[in-house]
Amino acid sequence: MTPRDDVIAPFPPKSHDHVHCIEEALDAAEQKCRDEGLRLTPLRRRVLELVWSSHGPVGAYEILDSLRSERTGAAPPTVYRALDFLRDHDLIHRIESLNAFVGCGDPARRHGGQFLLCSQCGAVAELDDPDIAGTVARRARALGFTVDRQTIEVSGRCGACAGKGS
Amino acid sequence: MTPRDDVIAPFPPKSHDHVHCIEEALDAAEQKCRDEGLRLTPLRRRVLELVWSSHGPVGAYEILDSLRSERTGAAPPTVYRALDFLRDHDLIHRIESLNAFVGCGDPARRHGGQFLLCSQCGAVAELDDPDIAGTVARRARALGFTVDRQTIEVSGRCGACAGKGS
DNA sequence: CTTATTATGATATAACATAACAAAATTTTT
DNA sequence: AAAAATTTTGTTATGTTATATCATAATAAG
Repeated sequence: MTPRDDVIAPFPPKSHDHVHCIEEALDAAEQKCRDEGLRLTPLRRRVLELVWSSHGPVGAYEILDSLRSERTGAAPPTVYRALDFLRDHDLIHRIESLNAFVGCGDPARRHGGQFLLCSQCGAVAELDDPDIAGTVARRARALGFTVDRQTIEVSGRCGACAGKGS
Repeated sequence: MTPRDDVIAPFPPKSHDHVHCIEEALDAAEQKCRDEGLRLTPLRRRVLELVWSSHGPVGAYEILDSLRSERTGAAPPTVYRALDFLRDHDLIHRIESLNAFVGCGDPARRHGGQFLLCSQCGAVAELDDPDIAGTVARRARALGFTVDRQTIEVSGRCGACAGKGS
């Protein structure tokens, strides 16, 4: 099956070059910030890099712990402000059901997104499926509701983990 | 338009008999607990009643404040344990994007549910739309993902609030 | 009525997030 | 280039949400 373009970020193959993966994400972020005149400061860049340290959601305080080990004086606002910036510009997403953050697979594309969360390996796949978004929007509209934001998070097992049995 | 049965709880009409509404919810809960041999203790019943005090999501600590004014010694675990029980038996739902709880409109029916959250009046409508759930499930399955739980929360404006302009 | 189970009380602490103000760095204006 | 305005970061304190743990009480089962 050929990848559909509404899969923004698939589950990563079991062995992939994650260093390269991070580099790509940072490059895309720098590109975007250059294009839009945004300031991807060293701190913000580093926080983005830490969010991308895995393909799973990362908690703010995990990031804080990492930061503290490299610079003195990092505090919760240090992290949350950087996360706010990254979120405002669609470089990361917040996973509401986990109180955690995940890198956006395609910062150039404006999207809300749907997330598949593997409860076994912790990886996240990101979709931007017009069928899903459309069905939700249509149903809401039929009830007179005006949609601002859709939060769609599906938890379960990714293909690799489901295959492995329990 | 005649109500569809996948609307589990609509936005409440601007002036409805909320006392009656709470009574109905508590009756349904008692019915269910009787049927299934569950213990709806006075504490749990009271917490459910407090969750139903409005049609909007209620925070755990709001409930705690109310409890403290009526019984001495209420503490966070008092509330969270009751909420856990109510959740385990589908008497309430947790709204992940708000860290808050809302009464379930139909405890007899097993369902995950989708929620429309009005950011203006705070009311919640609950759906159990097979189109939405099906579209999500189908798409996830196509990616080899096994779905356990869908979290679908849509924020925006309900019909009444959208009508009122700003 | 004794034992086992379930529910609640009570204290402490963990995990997640923001408010408010000061200092530093950067950009803009002159 | 200097001054002013803006944005970013540092710093301290606090607010908000949730859980761990162990003791006691209430209820159900044998």
